Amino acid sequence: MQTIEKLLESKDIRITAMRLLIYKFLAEKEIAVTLSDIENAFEKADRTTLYRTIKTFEEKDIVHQIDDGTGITKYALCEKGCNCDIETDLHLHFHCNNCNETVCLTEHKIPQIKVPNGFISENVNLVVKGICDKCSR
Amino acid sequence: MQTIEKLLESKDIRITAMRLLIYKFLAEKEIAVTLSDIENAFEKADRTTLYRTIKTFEEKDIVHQIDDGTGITKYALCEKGCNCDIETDLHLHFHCNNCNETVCLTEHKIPQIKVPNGFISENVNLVVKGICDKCSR
DNA sequence: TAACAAATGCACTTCCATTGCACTTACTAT
DNA sequence: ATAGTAAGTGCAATGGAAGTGCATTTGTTA
Ligand SMILES: [Mn+2]
Ligand SMILES: [Mn+2]
Ligand SMILES: [Zn+2]
Ligand SMILES: [Zn+2]
Repeated sequence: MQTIEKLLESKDIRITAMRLLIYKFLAEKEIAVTLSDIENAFEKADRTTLYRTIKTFEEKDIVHQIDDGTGITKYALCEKGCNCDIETDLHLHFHCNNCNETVCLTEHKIPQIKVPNGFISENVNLVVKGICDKCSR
Repeated sequence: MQTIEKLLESKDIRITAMRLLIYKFLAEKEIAVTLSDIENAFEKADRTTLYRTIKTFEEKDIVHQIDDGTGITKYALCEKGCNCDIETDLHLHFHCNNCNETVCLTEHKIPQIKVPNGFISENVNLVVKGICDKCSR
């Protein structure tokens, strides 16, 4: 059995053609994708199916959602050993103002953020905007 | 002449009744507000006017926009000496998961964030989510 | 193979953001 | 003060993304 199948099975997700394709699509991309991106890649499939597939992946911690400030939610595969289930997104995200792409900087963890007395920090969203490596050279 | 009038004038914004009212409304609030919040406060005014007023304020760096992850953009007055025009929002924002309110933590500047080689950081959006001081006691 | 549960597709809805255009108000120059 | 012009306001409509109800299809299990 393929590794993707194994992964889905281990998360109690039924293996369907659509899910395998979407998973592969996400795995090939190094950048975070929008629902529209997936839609464009699978024109034969219905938007709802893609939407619900992503939602299923999200619930099962296969992908995590990224709010990069563009107003359109993006998604990216979780890394091995990612614990999105416990705390949301310890790594930071980079959004390129030039090519409009967003990437996970999984190596770059979010530093401890101090909040005033009385405030309790539960999780943190950190998005750096600027020029990505592809656009800067 | 009142201070608000002076401020608007200094920013080359025409003084209108609506703008003064909206400015005062924002000044009274300690929390970031949505367009709907303003709408509810000024039921006689048209939504478009409120929308464009806020946009004008934003362009002239009187308010700054806040994306707290709720999907609804919020706005708050810029502090004196705020340089939103140069870089966006050096301070962090706190969103309460309990009361759903978002506040500017203007005293809490965003720490320097390291990005990988080739990436150029232009600005940073940092939102901390958790329980606010009002809700935690 | 029958029975059941989950996945998919279609249509529709909601919510917020944004725009075009007509009308009104405020400023400026005579 | 008045006319002319530019900016502000209100109404109506649009668009995009997210989400839902329900019928149909597909997959799993007995
Ligand atoms: Mn990520
Ligand atoms: Mn702020
Ligand atoms: Zn780029
Ligand atoms: Zn609170």
